[in-house]
Amino acid sequence: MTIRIKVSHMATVGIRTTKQRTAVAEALTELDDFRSTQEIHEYLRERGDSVGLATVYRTLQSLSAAGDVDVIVREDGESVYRLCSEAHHHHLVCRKCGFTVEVEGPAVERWAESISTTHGFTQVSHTFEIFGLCPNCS
Amino acid sequence: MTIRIKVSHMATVGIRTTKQRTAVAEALTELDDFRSTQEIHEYLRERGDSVGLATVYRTLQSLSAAGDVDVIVREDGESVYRLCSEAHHHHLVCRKCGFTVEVEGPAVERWAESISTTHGFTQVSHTFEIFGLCPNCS
DNA sequence: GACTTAATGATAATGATTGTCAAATGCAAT
DNA sequence: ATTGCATTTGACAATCATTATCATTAAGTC
Repeated sequence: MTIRIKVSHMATVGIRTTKQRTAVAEALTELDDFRSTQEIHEYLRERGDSVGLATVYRTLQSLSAAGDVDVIVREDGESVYRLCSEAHHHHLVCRKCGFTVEVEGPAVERWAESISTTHGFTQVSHTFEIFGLCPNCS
Repeated sequence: MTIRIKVSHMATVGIRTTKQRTAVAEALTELDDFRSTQEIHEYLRERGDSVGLATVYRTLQSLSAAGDVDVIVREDGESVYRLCSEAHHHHLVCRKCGFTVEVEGPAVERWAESISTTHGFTQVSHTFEIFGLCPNCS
């Protein structure tokens, strides 16, 4: 028997719904590809729902902590965010335009899991992303 | 028939051997785990072979471009370097102390390759790293 | 040794991210 | 609705890694 706790809902305790957070969430639904915090901030500004940069940072962080958005650390060290579907998965991301293909690899998950436990590691997380140039940008 | 070109040797054309580059290379052989540029710079300073920070950055970059060192972009966006063995592989890295286990996953490589070509991506590179706490740091 | 050119290093500049804190606001209870 | 209060916001400063600049130094070649 397994007990499951929805962490994203736990995190919601004491968390308020503000127009800024709503705006960030909306931006994420409207933007399809992975975007940086600054891009999302700029997008909101152009859209008329200007939100402070620090707030966008904070909101994206809490959303990712809650598991509601995916984060990828690009090769240059910058973090980019995207709304995620429920399942765990990885990405094929265009270095130039950000176009993203979602990919799944259950075998990779299992492999990462077994490797970690074999070596006695705890609190593990793994990253597996493929970067390249999409057909349009090639 | 396949033609192989050692890129690392091509890159060596017009490249000079300086005491700074030698020092960085030595530091890498002495340090076993993944280290940041700043850590390597500090290590050299304490060791007596002080090398300018900018030079350490440049040297690590060119070494990684030549494929002589491995780079991992940590979850916080900072790049860490380590001398690499010849084969392509991935890592299980301790978030706290940097202890690293080298792992190989030919299946993962092939999978990344096929996914990329299926979607028409070019100039692909992939990252697959596992972060966690090693037995000692747990 | 002289020359040419790449490399170095001190420092400034950049750029993303985080910290600060007074002012604004969501929300629950009245 | 209004009050009370803790959370959130936002403008700005601060931090931190990385990159650019550029005058000076030093490899490697003749």
